[in-house]
Amino acid sequence: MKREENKSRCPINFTVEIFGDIWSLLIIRDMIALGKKTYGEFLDSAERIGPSVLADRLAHLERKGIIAKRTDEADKRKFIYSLTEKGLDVIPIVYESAVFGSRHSPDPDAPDVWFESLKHDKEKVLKLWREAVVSGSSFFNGPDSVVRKLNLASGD
Amino acid sequence: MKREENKSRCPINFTVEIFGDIWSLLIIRDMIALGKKTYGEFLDSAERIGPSVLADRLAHLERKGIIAKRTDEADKRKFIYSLTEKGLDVIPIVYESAVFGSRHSPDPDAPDVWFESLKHDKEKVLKLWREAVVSGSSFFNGPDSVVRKLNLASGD
DNA sequence: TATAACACTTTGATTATCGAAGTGAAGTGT
DNA sequence: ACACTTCACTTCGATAATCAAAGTGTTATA
Repeated sequence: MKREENKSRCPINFTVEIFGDIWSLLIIRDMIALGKKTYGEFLDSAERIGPSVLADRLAHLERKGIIAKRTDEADKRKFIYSLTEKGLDVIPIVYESAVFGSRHSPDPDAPDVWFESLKHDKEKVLKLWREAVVSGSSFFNGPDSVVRKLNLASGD
Repeated sequence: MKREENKSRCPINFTVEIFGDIWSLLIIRDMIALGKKTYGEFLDSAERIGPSVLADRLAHLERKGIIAKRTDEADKRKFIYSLTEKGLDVIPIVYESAVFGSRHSPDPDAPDVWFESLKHDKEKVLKLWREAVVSGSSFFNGPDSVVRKLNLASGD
């Protein structure tokens, strides 16, 4: 696991000590953009996270109060991971990271509707995104997806 | 140095592959919040980055086009690091990281004026912040600091 | 009741991080 | 002009994180 030592009490350092690694933000992305909830779903991420690192990061995010873990009552082998209130406040960081990547990546790959959403008001999109996640949807998927609320396209 | 392999073309992954470590964002923070410009100034950060890691991260950020390096003509031993246009676009990510840390750190330590600035309109603060950095100032310091423009306090 | 699915652990090799000490070029004081 | 300091790094060796592959135990499914 990573060193997490409270090197300073700077607010930015506080955030970096939680999310300053390759994987933590990508897991949150899969939750809030795609609606992923289980270990197996996170495992087949686009970036191919390994099982030990995934287990480590999920435990890390849980200990930091970003996500919560509960057993899936319909299938006791599974656990459902969800964002806490604190975790919901990570959405703006992910959003701005996506904006930066969309602007500066030489060949960004994302659904068209994501780029469409960039034309809408930022605060409005962020509000819809949070509401989507709170109600069990995500940016792209689910009945309350951002994509649906912006009337951009399908969203399953 | 870190592995940088283009694991996917996701815009968020693009950003994470640049800033997904403990130190890169803290260096940018020191530039845009405090106006630091040289290796020696970065070395005495609050979080005590080591010399080899600092050298590695500066080279990394330069290669990624986030910062530019030029020799200090007034003192040829020194180099001046500054943000590129691309680097300026990192400001919103740092801002949102600071917002998250300010809200969720149990005991955040920052100048009062930072917390004051949170009461102002986000887009306005971001605009002032970028202008401050472009003109050689930073959030807290310099004649064009955000602190000055918001009439919050001194700012040297 | 056998088999498969799921959520991890374990392992051992590779790679990154760390602090301490060292290097060479450029500036400063006398 | 010569010693001394400052500056921006490098080098080094120890510690810690990362990785892919294989294994474990529990719960579902045929």
